[in-house]
Amino acid sequence: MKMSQLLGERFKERAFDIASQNLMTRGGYIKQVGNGIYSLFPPAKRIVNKIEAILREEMDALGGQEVLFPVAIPASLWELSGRYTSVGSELVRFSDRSGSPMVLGMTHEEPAVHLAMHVAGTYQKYPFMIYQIQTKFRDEPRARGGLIRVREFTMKDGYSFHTSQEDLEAYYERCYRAYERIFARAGVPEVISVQSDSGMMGGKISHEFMLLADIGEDTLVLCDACGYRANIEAAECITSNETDEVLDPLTLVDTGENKTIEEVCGFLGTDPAKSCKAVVYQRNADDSFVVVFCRGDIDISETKLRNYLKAEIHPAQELESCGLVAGCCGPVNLNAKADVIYDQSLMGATNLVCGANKEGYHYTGFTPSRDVGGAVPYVNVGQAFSGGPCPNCGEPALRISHGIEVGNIFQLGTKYTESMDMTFDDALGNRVHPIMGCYGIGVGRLMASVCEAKHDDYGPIWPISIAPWQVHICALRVDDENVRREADALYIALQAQGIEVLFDDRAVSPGFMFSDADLLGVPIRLVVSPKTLARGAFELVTRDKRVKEDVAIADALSRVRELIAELTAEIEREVPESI
RNA sequence: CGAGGCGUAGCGCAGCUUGGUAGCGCGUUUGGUUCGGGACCAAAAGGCCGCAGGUUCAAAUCCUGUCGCCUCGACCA
Repeated sequence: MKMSQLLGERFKERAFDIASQNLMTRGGYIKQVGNGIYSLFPPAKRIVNKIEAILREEMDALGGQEVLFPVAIPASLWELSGRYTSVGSELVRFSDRSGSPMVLGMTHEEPAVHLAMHVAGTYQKYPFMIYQIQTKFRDEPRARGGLIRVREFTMKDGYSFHTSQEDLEAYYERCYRAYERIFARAGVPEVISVQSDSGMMGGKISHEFMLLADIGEDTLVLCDACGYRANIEAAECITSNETDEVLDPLTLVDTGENKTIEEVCGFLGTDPAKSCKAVVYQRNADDSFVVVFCRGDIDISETKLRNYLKAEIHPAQELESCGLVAGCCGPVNLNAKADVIYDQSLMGATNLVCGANKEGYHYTGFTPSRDVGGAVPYVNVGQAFSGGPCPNCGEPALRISHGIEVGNIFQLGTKYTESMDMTFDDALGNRVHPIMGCYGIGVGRLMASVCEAKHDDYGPIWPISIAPWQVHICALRVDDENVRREADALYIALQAQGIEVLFDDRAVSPGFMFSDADLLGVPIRLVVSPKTLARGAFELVTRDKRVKEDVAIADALSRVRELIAELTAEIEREVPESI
């Protein structure tokens, strides 16, 4: 490819805070078409192609069979699984010309089951995995960060079908390893897996693959003591309370204008951990209220609460209509039209401060086991916290971090095969539902994540395995006859070796040319100029600045091949064996 | 969905308060001089001032509506 022909412009102006969005916009990789909707310029499309090639190789190595599901899907298919109504407005619903309801595919469990259900009626076909690389549309409430979070995106999604849970688990392990291989091959071996909440995908065991990054939208808890890693949505919140010897009597105190836990505890000189706070939610479906009581220093995990209630919820907009007193909600003398939930963080706690359900008043000396009528049904809806105990090893060593979710794997179970009634005959002639797993990777998000992880102030530093080109020739002074001749010859010779070359043949100043080269992030750069030719050489530099040397013109081809092999081997060394 | 902000040349922006010839920088085109980290000179092209109404002799500017985009929050497979 010659730069003089390459479509796309590079800009100097810095436009965005997120590195990948900034560099990929400035570098002429992506162009926004609408909110969360992007077109890709050739450099980005080339990277995507290489990522997809890795995905295909790894999926095929798992015995996967590539298929293609539709983007526009009759709603009836989603009605079968029950998700037509259970999924919110992220699912785009529309009607075709005849008025039939349709959806845009946001994930493809339904078409996968639909495809397989009548061609896998015998156990002898199992296990099998089908996958596709295709467009998804999710009408996110808020797209952001360039390709990090978009509404339309390309995803590799695979679906495996098994005759037993054991078989699924064995295959899941192989997929897990394949995912580690994929991220390592894409140049980001630092991607880690974390235990995750299955959300509305259904199923039990699931992992998310995360690139740790401050801009990541997922919050993770990591244990430095035992290596436990989980999405905070899935991490159990461990708390313990020391029971005081002497139980104070429940005492009404005037707390004036103090409302928040900080204010009330500050006013009374109490540790927030010795208080009981109320968090109020409403169910989306009917606006009915749910009051959660928890220890004052603990946050509520909306995800856990949602899972417990099996209902979509949102923070309460107002409290009056259910009879709660804002700022003074408490479990004692509570007279409200709301469901009440006690978080585990209150178990065993004594002598707490809590709201008195009376404007301007709180209680001290609240002890749940004594003051709440009947046995308190504790549930675990608290959020793990920095420095808190690890759910795995118990060490108080939890660390909070952020990550970009670049992939996930789920053990789905029979949620979809049951609801859509997919069955097979087992060896005994029994008709049973196959057990499913599903496996996703966002292609564009992975590209942006690599950029996020591998860049400097001047542009991306693409790993050679996914770089848009392997070699970038910068011909300074193409008006110079010798430069022109040698650069042309080099371009042709490299291509003849099957090497992917970008040739900057433009008559622009050196600074301009190098800046563009930095933004394109090609791993190996060859500079051809009157100066290098006077030395009978080209200058060879790597984008990561580790190599900067002269190569004799005659040696250029072999040296470039050698360097490509070295850079490739470096990546391969990080790739674990498949299982 | 809640709060705030912005739509003016390909990109980045000024002008709007106080209505009166549409501007600046970058980029583009042409010619010339330059040439190892975003060069310089000269000339030129390029805009229904998001869209629709309204007020006015006159609207980029004031009013109403609408659409789009951005940021924060809510939400998230």
